[in-house]
Amino acid sequence: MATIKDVAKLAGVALSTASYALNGDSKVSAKTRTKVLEAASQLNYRKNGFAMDLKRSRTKTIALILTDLSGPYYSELIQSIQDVALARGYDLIACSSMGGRDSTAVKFLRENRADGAIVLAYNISNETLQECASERFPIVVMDREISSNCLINVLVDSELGGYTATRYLIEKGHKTIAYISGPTSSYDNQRRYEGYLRALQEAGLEEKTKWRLSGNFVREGGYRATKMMIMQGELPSAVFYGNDEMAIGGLKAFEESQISVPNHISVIGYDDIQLAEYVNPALTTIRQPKREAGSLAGHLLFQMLDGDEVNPAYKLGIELMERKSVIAAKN
Amino acid sequence: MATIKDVAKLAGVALSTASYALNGDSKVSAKTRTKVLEAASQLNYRKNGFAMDLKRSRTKTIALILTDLSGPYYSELIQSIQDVALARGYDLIACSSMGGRDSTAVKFLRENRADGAIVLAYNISNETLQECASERFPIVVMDREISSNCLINVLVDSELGGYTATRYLIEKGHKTIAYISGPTSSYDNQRRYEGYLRALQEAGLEEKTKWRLSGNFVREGGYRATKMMIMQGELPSAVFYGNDEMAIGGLKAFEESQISVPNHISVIGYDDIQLAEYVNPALTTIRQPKREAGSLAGHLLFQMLDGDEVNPAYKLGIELMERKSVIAAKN
DNA sequence: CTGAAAGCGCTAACAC
DNA sequence: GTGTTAGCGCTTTCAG
Repeated sequence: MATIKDVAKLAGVALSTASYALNGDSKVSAKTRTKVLEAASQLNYRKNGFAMDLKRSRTKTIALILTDLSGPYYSELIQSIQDVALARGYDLIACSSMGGRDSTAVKFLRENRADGAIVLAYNISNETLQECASERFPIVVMDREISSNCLINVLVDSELGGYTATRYLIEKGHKTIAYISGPTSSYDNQRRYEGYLRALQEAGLEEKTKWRLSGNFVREGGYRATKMMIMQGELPSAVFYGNDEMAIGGLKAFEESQISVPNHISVIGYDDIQLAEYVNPALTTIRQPKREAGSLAGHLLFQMLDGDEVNPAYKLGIELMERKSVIAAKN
Repeated sequence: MATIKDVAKLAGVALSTASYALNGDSKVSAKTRTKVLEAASQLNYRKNGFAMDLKRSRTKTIALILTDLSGPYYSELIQSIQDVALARGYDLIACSSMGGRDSTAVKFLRENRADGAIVLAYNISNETLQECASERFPIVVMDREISSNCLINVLVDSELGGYTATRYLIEKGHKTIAYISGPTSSYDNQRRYEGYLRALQEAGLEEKTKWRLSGNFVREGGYRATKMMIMQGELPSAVFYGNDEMAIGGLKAFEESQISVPNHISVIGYDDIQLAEYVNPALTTIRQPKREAGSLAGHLLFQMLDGDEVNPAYKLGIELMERKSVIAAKN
């Protein structure tokens, strides 16, 4: 591998001159510059980015840490973060937290490979996060409530979302409402469930444990949970799925059992993913302001990077998307 | 920022001892190790990953370069690449090629920030790719036909796909078939179009330029192109959209104009994205083997990294997904 | 403008 | 086991 030293030698100039020429510094003559550039291309020289970062000791990169690189649901959010980063001349790189202890994510968090991070990965522990956040490495966390020095939260009010969804069902006259849950380790799931409980309680309704099933936030899980509910015999009049994916799985299960949504049973989801308005019936759901959340997270990270004071936590609202999967209960 | 030097000093040991202790080398005594670890945590020491990479001169990382980090359509593909990387103990990091000349992607390509790359980003030029590929940095390209030393292709046979889609329409009796095109700079779009042309020609049908519109591979573009086609007055009996996104936009346009798909006009898409089976009518489309392609790309990259000989190009087949958006032409 | 030289933080011989 | 030391490849003073 050719180094800048080789380039300098071949071009017959000093090391520093080569460096200047390669970086387009104005103080090197055009002639010298060409000579250097030529030497470089002749040697197939490639700059070593790490050496540069090491020297400059800042990376102009922010890391976006996701549970799973392939999760398609955060597209708007990523987009908006990316816009902010780009506008500030920073790179955004995404890494997965799969692989636990020695995942790429943890490497980025622990080893100063970026100037800051935005985290949306429930499998990264609070401790790791708190340990890694510092003035030199601010972190914005979007999937839990936790704060610490240089560690702030941007989240969507999931409790309110859960409450709103359930409340809506209740207002439509539903009295028996199931909750299909995500992983209990998920902060969002937990809060949605709390909101559900609050709405129930407020209306003097009781939660029936047989109507709290777990679907792990995935479509297949929603499908299976729903199947199970159907097999139990008695059906609630409405079901609140912890996210749209599970709701879509549920819709399929109902269809297979010839239970019509919304005529026999009402269904509400959570997230408002793209698919939601296309499924049949179009899914009534709670919309999260993903764009706003992403944008806010990006801006806040840069503010911290600039050394500005920022509030430790931000909470965004939600919106009910009324579509076709819920109708008034027939009492 | 505390360095390993500070840690060593505080622990009262030599630099190297600290390094060994921190890296869990067996030749350091348990007592010394604890001492070092304590010092480290006391100083809130964070290893500098770049310095390490610089020293070790390999990153155990492969870069996945995408046009747009937020594109939701490659989820299966990313997943399968990630599986392969993880199994080999490598990190996978995704970076966007947005931002052109000095995008993160180009930095990764040019600056040895990873051991190899998988590229799926039509806005990265062939030259850049050819220039960057080398024994020390193999590249697998998935969205164009280009080969070079240590640069191989994995692609899906788009020409065949375009042909198959069009041929299917023709067999259903359609004689006037529009093509809604993606960006002309896209290799895939180009090949799909060629396949379309070949099928037409084979059947002795002619392409009408007024029925070749551009939708830029995005939903909104498909919508607009379709609107335009409708305004032109005369409608073809079927339309082949260069991808599903555009087809979905088209479906919306037809619906707004009360043109029923498939009764008035047949529609076929390309990609078989998740949404495809949920839209109304369910979209007939060409399915790409994304999982297989991703997995293959990953394996090939590692083979190159291992110094094995590999073929310069691989082409995968496609599959027609018959759903509800195409019916036989009423002649 | 150019060149010599001092590190950035870390690892890994090598000697003790 | 532990300590000394020589760089990895680059940028950037500082003197010419």
